[in-house]
Amino acid sequence: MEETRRRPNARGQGELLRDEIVTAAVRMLDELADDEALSLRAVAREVSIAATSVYLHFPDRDALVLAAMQRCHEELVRTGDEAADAAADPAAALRARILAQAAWAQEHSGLYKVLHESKVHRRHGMPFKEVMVARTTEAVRRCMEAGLAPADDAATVAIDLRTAVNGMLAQRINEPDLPWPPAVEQLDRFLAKLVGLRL
Amino acid sequence: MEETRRRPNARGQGELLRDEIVTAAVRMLDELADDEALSLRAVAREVSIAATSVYLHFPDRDALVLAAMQRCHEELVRTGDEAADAAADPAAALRARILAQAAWAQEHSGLYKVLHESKVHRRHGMPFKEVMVARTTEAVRRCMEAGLAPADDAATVAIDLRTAVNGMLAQRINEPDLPWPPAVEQLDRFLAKLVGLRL
DNA sequence: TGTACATCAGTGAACGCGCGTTCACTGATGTAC
DNA sequence: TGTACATCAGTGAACGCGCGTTCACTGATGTAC
Repeated sequence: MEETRRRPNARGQGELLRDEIVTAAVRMLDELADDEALSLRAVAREVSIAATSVYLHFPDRDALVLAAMQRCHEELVRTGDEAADAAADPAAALRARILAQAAWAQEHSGLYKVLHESKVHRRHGMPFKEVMVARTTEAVRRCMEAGLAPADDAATVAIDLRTAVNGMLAQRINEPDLPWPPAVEQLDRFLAKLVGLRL
Repeated sequence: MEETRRRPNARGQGELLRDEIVTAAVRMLDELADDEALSLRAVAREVSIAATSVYLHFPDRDALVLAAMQRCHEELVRTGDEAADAAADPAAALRARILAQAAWAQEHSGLYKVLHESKVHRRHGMPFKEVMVARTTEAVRRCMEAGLAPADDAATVAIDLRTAVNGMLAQRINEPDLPWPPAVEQLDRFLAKLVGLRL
């Protein structure tokens, strides 16, 4: 442990540290898989700054956690969007979106857990999460409009689909030792049975 | 706060305290909705004993948490069994079992969360949980055998159903402020679409 | 060109807290002789 | 019947730890005159 004093960022570049802090928090949350377990002091150690320096950018621990979650969420949405954009038709786009999100969740299981299960929700809302719901609903609606899925209430179908998909991801993350069936096949069954996609 | 010394249980009745401790732990876990947040000292305070007295019955904090989870799980299974036993046919039994478990989860949301999402899993297995899986699979199989659901692999169908149901309960518990559709209707859609029950 | 000063980025010591666990102990009750 | 002793149920003080947050501070860099 080198106890050297950090060389301050150049004037006007103070925000660089904010980014480093959020990046470290995201990495640690992925490992911890629990927002309550993330300590401000541990993040500061990771970035090699004094614990008090975190307060230069965040009013308290919760604000730091929220900033980390928000960054994750944006990445998760972007991952889904990119996959959907590359697909040929609405059904392929919906499937690609779901598969991409599932892959992200399995890759960053700790973050997925924090994003969906953490109790920061109880203290502050996480309004940015509604984007995900809207995207899925829109994707389902497009399938119906293109005649690729039986006409139905898109919002309800989307909720059922998201519910099942979340359940699947959560179970696999929370009880990784159980003998789960192949993920893609299970997702395809949900798409077929819940949305009515012909795969 | 009366600081009176507890009158010891009669000789041979030391196990009574164990029961009190587990009961308090269960109650507190339901409120906390997080096993990591349960402190041995807080449980001791709740029971009005010295923190050290917990060690008369449990080797460490984790053992206490596990004992609490086990008791919950038994209650959850029993709730499902009783509901299923009162039903007229296998389809009604499966539906009654699912509805009863969902009701229990909504009534004891903190415990449900701990049971499914806690990280005690990571440290110790919770073998007693396999009972739930077996019960659901058996219930699905009976529906198929009675011709009340299309013949299929009962284990796979049961996993899909449990996945969706868990997802539904988890979402509602974790994000109670979102506008969820009526629970029973959503469960019935899962039973109809995933199992093939005619309701 | 020199210098006083404001500003910015970051530090270090200290606070009070609750935690899990350990240790040696207490005090009532039953039992062997 | 009396008494020494073992056993059982539970206690209290102490340990070292990491935590979030507060406070007054440092030291380099740019800027006004």
